[in-house]
Amino acid sequence: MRADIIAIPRTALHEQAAHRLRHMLVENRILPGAKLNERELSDVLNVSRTPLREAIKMLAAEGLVELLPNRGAIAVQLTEVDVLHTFEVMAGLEAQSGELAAQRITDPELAEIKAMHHEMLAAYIRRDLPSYYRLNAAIHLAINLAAKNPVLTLTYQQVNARLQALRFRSNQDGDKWQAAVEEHEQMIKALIARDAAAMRAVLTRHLVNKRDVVVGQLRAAAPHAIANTTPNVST
Amino acid sequence: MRADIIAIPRTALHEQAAHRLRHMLVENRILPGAKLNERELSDVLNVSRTPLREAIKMLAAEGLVELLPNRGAIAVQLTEVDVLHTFEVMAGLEAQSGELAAQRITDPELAEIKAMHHEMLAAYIRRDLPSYYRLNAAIHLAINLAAKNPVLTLTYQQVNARLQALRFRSNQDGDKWQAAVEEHEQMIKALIARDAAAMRAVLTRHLVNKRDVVVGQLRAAAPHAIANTTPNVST
DNA sequence: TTCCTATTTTTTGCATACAAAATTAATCTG
DNA sequence: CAGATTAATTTTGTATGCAAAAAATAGGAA
Repeated sequence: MRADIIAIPRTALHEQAAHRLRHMLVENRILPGAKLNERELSDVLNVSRTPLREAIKMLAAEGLVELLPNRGAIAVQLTEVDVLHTFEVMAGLEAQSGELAAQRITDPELAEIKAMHHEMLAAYIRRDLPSYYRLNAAIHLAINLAAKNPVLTLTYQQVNARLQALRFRSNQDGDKWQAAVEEHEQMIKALIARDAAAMRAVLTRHLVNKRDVVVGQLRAAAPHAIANTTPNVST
Repeated sequence: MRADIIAIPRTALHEQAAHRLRHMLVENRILPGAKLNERELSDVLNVSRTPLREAIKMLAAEGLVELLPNRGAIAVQLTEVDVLHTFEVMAGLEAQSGELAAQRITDPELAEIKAMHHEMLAAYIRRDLPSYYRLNAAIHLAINLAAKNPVLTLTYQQVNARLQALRFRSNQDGDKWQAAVEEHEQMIKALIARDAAAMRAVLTRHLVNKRDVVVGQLRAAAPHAIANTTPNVST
């Protein structure tokens, strides 16, 4: 007999499918607007259509896919207006995270954020964009976690997930990038000072700039595709 | 031949099921912690288990039910700590709604909110709690809508839905109730003045008080049942 | 050709069937 | 009788089958 602590209850197929699908969407392995063919996906994920459909319904509730009646699901394709609205909400959530983090962060948590900040600076100097993005996201998540509110974390992650898909890996504008790094410096200072108001202020500013960068890149990528929210009405 | 504008494409069964289930949960027709028996529910809702399960998965993603591996789903039962965390997030969302509403509200929108406010005052004077609750919720939603951000509205509604189930219909404390009404008065004034900072301030205060009322009633209802987040471990 | 219509094919949505797990009932043992 | 063990029952999780809707294709008229 061996340790019968927990018998590795292999996760349910719908959970697996949801997890992998989420990853595919966030990592752009499924492009925005692309149709989610059930037979095809159930083939790729090695599950039958039943748990796959359950997974798709979950992702729809999370806002990662859109359900079209009798026509299945497509990966969400945010319009510029959608992106602006989403960033506005993210700004509010980040500002609150920062505010609460300033009040609740522990010294070890702060130390870890400082360490990640320096790693991020290194990536910035090397113009190592993937590392920069990764560390940047990790720092923002760490601040959110320091707020010690699981509901805030969940809400943050759900809203953020919708933006992940349009994170461009392309080269960022020099000035804007430098501004972002400077804002991060200010965040660290505000955290050290436990200055909640300063955290709210800098994160609000930071998100506005982030929004401008993303919208700018969106416009550069698809200059004339502005409004495609209107559902197509057949005769 | 008749008008073939749109042939009333009767909503899909999983949509219907989700809608009705959501209603049952929010209106406490299914009590917190209660098990969702699939066969039973599919009988009540007149759908087979397949669309019902899809609906349950959606509600799980919305945070209204909790999925227990191999044991189905239960209606979420928020602990006191959960409630505190949820109210903290709601406070942030309401504050942002108010802030944006002050900047974006139109005169007709404001007029409608004033009208509802007076209706609410009437309900308050009559101690008509159901009407008061209904109008109160309508006013908060109207403020949110005046912010003109669909993502904020969706996020707000999803987080709020989890709190709906524990809205007590019982008599509210007199002083706290009066304070809430006074805060509503201040909200109206701030909206008229288009004072975003004042809106943020009053809504933040308002949500703290609302939280205290709800937590107070929670404690009165279940004085000793504080922590029930720990899953029951059988021998 | 281009546009429209009819037919085929594919795909979605739902119900059912079956296996595995959990729950309940029954039986046995001390 | 209590407690544990085993058997029966229920319930969940998944796969499959079938009908309806949508998409694709083919055919025909202008």
